[in-house]
This record gives sequence, structure tokens and C-alpha cells, in this order.
Amino acid sequence: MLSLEFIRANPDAVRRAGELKGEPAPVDEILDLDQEWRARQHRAEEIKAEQNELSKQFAKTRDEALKARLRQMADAAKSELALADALKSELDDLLLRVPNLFHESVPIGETEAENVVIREWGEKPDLGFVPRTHFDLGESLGIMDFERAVRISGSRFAFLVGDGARLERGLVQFMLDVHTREHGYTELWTPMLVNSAAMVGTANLPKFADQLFKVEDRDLWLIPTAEVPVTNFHREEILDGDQLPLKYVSYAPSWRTEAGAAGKDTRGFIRMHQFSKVELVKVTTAETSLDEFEQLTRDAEDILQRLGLHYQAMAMCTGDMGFAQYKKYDLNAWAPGLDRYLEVSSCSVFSDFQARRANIRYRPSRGAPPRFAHTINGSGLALPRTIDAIMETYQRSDGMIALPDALKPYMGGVELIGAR
RNA sequence: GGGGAGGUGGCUGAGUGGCCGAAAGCACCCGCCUGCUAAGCGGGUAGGGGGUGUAAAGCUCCCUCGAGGGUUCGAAUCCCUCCCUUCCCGCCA
Repeated sequence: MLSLEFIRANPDAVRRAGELKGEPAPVDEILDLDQEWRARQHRAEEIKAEQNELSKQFAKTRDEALKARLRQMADAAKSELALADALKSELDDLLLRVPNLFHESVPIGETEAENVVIREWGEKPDLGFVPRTHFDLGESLGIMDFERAVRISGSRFAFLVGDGARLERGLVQFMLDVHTREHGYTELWTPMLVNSAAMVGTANLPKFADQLFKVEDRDLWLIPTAEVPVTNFHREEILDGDQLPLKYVSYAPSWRTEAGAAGKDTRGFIRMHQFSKVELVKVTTAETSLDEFEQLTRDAEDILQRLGLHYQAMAMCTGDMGFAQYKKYDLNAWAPGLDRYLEVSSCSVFSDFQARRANIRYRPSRGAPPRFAHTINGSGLALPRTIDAIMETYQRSDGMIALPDALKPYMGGVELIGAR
């Protein structure tokens, strides 16, 4: 969230950011409530201060008249504080619904049409035959099974079978190895159910509850991404400035309701209720967060390059980047069978927006007052669509699928999927 | 699941109704002292919020001793609920 002080001082900037993001900010309500709350708070504190003072007197004098008066003051202070607290929690609720600002380098725009390609790597492969889709290939090779998944769990679920499952496992291993050994990230294995406070920390709540699976009768939610537990790893901590940046990588299944995506990407292994993802997270400082964000994006791109997949890096425009992000890049890998790009990674820097919610701070130097950290995350990468891009890019005219060299050590001797 | 013990500052740990936002020790910071180092001496060091201030500083008030409620003029301290840690028993991967 944004700080109340900032909103007080820059209401127009907050309003403008909200409009350009298509996420209107309740600035006027906040400013009104803020005034009201502060007035109440002040009055309550005045009563309380006097009460505290007189109470000390009473301890000496034991004056019964004073005691009666103090009893009244205690009641008055209590009800005044209750009013102030009610206003404050109303105010806090509103603050959680104010979208983040965006960096000046973010393109202004309303829809994905105004996103900007900032980098491109490789090119669309010329296979020399009409490429098939991954789901066509996957079903005929017997490595993907959607029909059975529907019977057991419904649409947007899948089984991977044999070499398909192996491919998924190998990819996870490969990505984790690259990020931990070569990019300097520390691996985390996390809880996959988290409480509401954690979801608020990463800004999945309160606004996006309809995107999340909730455990019945408990304050637990299935994580939509490892970002949630990993970013919250240091919640309510004050870190040492010289520990930063902290770099984490985590593999986790991710669950999303995909509400609002009815009818979209219903065929294939693209938009699932459950999918695997390797996630990169950094906790850093205001001074370094934009550079660290660029580097994190490069770390994700490195995986695509090693896999030999053609992709584009896109800078998201204001209207397409989301509520909490300060700046965001998507990585879109080319899928020849589908004849389109698939989003395999989304990398974002949040400024101190999440850190403020999750109360993650650091001390720039010994004795200095704490400051909110900056958080960054990105997929490195999301599995299903990476698998799709691999299958469609490395397919052969005979329907078998070759493997990128980088992946071969992770496939237990399998070099060609479909060979018997 | 049943029963016991416990949750206090960066850490250890004292504190059972006002003198306590909190002894002492450790750690850390500043200064002094000493050929150097170590030791020693003196001082400092929790977080959040309100008011004042152009702002920083400063001044001042309020809140916070796991969380929330209650008793009381007054709660770290007493009572209730919840969460967590730990030990014993039970159950189970």
C-alpha cells in the first residue's frame, strides 16, 4: 500500500496513477476519513493524557471525589478511542484498495495492445511442416491426459504421464539448479496454504479473493504462486541493510480459480487451476530495486535461452500491469503449434508497496531508523507453457519430440519423447 | 486429542497492581584511558501513531511486554477467549 502521508501530500498523483491503471483509488474518501480520524484520535489522546496525570495524583491523595471523576474520564476515553479506532480500521481498509504508483518508464496505455516489446531473442523456427499443438502431440504420445483429469477434478486440470511427468520434473530441477548454482538464489520450500495476512501482504487480498481457492472453515488459502509465502518469509522483520539484496527461488504448485477467464484457453495445457512454477523473489532497497528487477528478468530469460526457445520481453503498459506492480515485464515464448506467444513469466517490481503491507523493513546502517524494503518477483519460469513451447518447438515431422540439450541431463537418458 | 509449563527489547533474562517501555548481562555505537590488542571507565541503543514545526531536528502526548476482550482511578503483573512454543501421554504418516 501507499503511505497515508504520501496520499495526503500527493492526492493528485495517486488519483492519476489509479486512473491510468484502470484501478480507481478512493482518494477523497481517504482524505476525509483521515481528517476525521486524526481529530478523534487527538481528542481521545488528550483525555487519556489528563486521565493518566490525575491517576498519578490519585495514587497519592486517595481522594474519593477524584476517583469518581476518573471513572467518568476512563469511560469517556474508552468510547472516544473506540470511535477513533473504528475510523482507523475503515481507513486501513480503504488504504489496502489504493493501487500502487508506477515508474515513469512504464508506457501509458489501456490494453495489452499498448505493451511494448523491449527485447526479442531467437526467431520463430521454420519446422518445414505444419506444426501440431502441444495438446495434440501430448495426447497422441500419451504424455498428457486431459480427459481423465476432467473426470477426477474438472476442467483446467491435467495429468502428465510417463515422459510428460518426467519432463515436468526435469524442468523444475533444471531451473532450480540454474538459479541456485549460477544466479545466486537461495532455494525455499514453502507452506502451500497461507493465512489471510500473508495474502494481504502480497496484495492478493482483499481485492482478488475471487482468484483464490479457500480452505473451508479455516483461515487458509491455497497459494496462487510461491511469491506469497516467499515474499512473506521476512514479514514483520527488520533486516540488516548489508544483508540485502536477499534472493530466493522456490518451486511450488500454484492454484488459481481463473475467475473471469471463462472460455479462454480452455484447450490445452495453458491456463490451469493447478500448475507448477519456479518463482524468483528479491528483497532489496529503494536504491537498487530497479536494477535488481532488470537482473531478475534476465535470470528468467536465461532459462528460455538455455532451452533454445524464441521469446519476446514486453514492458507492460499502465492499464495492463496490475494493481500492485510498480513496473512489469512479461516474457512470452513462441509456441509454433498454437501460432502465438505464451506468457511464461511475469516479472514485477513493487517498490515498497508489498513491504509496507507485510511490514518488511531494513536498517540502512547501524542505528539508523528502519525503512520499508522493496520487493521484486518473477516466474523463472511457469511450467505448463514452457512445456508447451518446448513440445511445439522441438517436435518432429514424425510426431516425436526432441529435447533441448540443456534438459538432457535431467531426463534420465530420454533424448526423444515418443521413441519406443 | 488429553494434561503440565511458558510467550517480556537484537539476544539471554528479571519483574505478581502505581516508583516499569521495563533491572541485569551480552551484543552494538560514541567518547575517555592505555606502546598496539585485550581489559577498564563514562554515556547511548525498541517499534508505531497523534499534535507542533515549511521541512529536518527538536519539543510534547498516546499506544505497544504473543493477539483480542474484561476487572480497576491505574495492568507486563489479576480474569476470560484465541494463537503459538515446549514437555508428558495418546493417535498417526
